Amino acid sequence: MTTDQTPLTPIVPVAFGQRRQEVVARIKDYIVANSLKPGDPLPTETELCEAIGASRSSVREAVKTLAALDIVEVRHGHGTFVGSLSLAALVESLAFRGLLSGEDDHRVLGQVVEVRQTLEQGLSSQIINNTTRADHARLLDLAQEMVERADRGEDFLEVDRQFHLKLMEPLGSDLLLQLTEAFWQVQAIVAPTLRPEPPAHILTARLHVAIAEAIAQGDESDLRTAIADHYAPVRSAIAQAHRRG
Amino acid sequence: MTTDQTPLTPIVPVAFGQRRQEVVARIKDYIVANSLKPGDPLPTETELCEAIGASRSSVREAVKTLAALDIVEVRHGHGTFVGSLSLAALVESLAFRGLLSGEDDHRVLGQVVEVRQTLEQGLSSQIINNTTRADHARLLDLAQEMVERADRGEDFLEVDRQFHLKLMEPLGSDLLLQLTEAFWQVQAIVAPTLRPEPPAHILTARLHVAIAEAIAQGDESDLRTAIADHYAPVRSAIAQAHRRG
DNA sequence: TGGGATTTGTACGTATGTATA
DNA sequence: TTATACATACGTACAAATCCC
Repeated sequence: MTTDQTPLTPIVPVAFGQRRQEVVARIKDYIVANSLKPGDPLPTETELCEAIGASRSSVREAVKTLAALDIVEVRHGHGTFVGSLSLAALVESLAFRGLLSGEDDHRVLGQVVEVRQTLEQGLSSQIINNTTRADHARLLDLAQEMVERADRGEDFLEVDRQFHLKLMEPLGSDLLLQLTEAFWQVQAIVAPTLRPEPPAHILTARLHVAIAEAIAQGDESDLRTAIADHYAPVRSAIAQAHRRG
Repeated sequence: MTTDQTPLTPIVPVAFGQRRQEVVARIKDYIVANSLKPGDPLPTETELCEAIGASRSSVREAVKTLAALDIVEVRHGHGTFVGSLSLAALVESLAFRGLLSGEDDHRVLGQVVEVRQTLEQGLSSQIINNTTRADHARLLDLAQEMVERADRGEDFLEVDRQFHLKLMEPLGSDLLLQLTEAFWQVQAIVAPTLRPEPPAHILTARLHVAIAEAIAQGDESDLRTAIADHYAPVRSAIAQAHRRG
């Protein structure tokens, strides 16, 4: 027998001006009811129209809404699939706010930095208790690569990203990993409006080494301090920009 | 003279299969370039079509994408406006994930609780240092109202929400407030799948009083403990459900 | 290699519900 | 109440991408 499948629910009688929202709900229900996982195929647009009882325009607009939340993913000429359920929407949302606040006002950026620091400091003891020697070595490697690249005048964005993800990885929380990724991306998008000078880059790179060493030595107090120091350059750049503006 | 206004950029020559994304970018650019604020009106759909040079379908789908991120807000029969830039998308995204993970697996819920606790504990000292006597009184009032309602067998969801928002309010960070609101909502949506017993509710309510008292007395250590205790009932309910599943 | 079938992307026309003056 | 402006919804036609035989 084929796998039992919960069908899509037709709309039938719904007030005007709510078709799209209803279609959104139907598609979400369909995914939940059938316990679909990221990558699983959804019915084609035509099938969705027939099953739900809405026009293709309504279905397409609903699908676009879900796509913005990464609940579904649409591939041109191929089909519609369950999305990867990332926090891409959070990145979009916060990054736009950061850019909208403008050149002079870096409030959003400052608040993002504050949250990042709070999370990393707050999880210090758990990071120390859940990292292995291999983790320590990897973190030190990444930190040293950042220093080398900074000294050569190269950027080390991607290495920095990997470092902060690696920091959270041992905690085994998808949510923490994705929040880290999201906030990191927001900062990466918005921070360039600060136009920080290279010396700050070099200092920031070196301060990652202190973080890695504190973890390796299992010193929680040192780790919290190192994390705070590491965010200091960005903080001061924000404060400086605020004085200029 | 009227206010100078940066116009919408036409698309002109763009690869097929990217119209909608281009329109999304144009609208975002338009908002940023004109420094529009939440509630400010955007051009009508017709005007957007003409100015950008895309069909109504493309424009509508693009607007729906932006609406999902709360970057724009559409009012039927009235017009399109800049959205309130909330984290509604984060709530949608996480809540869906929580519901999708199913009755048996409350991983997402557990991770949300972990993040909430980490943030509140990590901000303990700042909460203590930034609250006034009026804040202390208000927090105690809310906590006591929760106890009363719990004793009467009523739910105290809304009071709980206000309590946790009030906790973050003195820190003056929009982002922290909205993250608090978002995570709270996710928990409020997903937690009912746990079907916790009333005794846990009463205990949870009482533990809010301990939080409020610790803040009033300025004891950071007590506050961190009280926060951890306050999340203990949910944690154990999650663990219990995990054993059952 | 190619070509046809499937599926999504774009465009346009029309009718209708909704909000405001 | 009427008039106007606006978003909502449906249907059709065709373009473009992907897949498979």
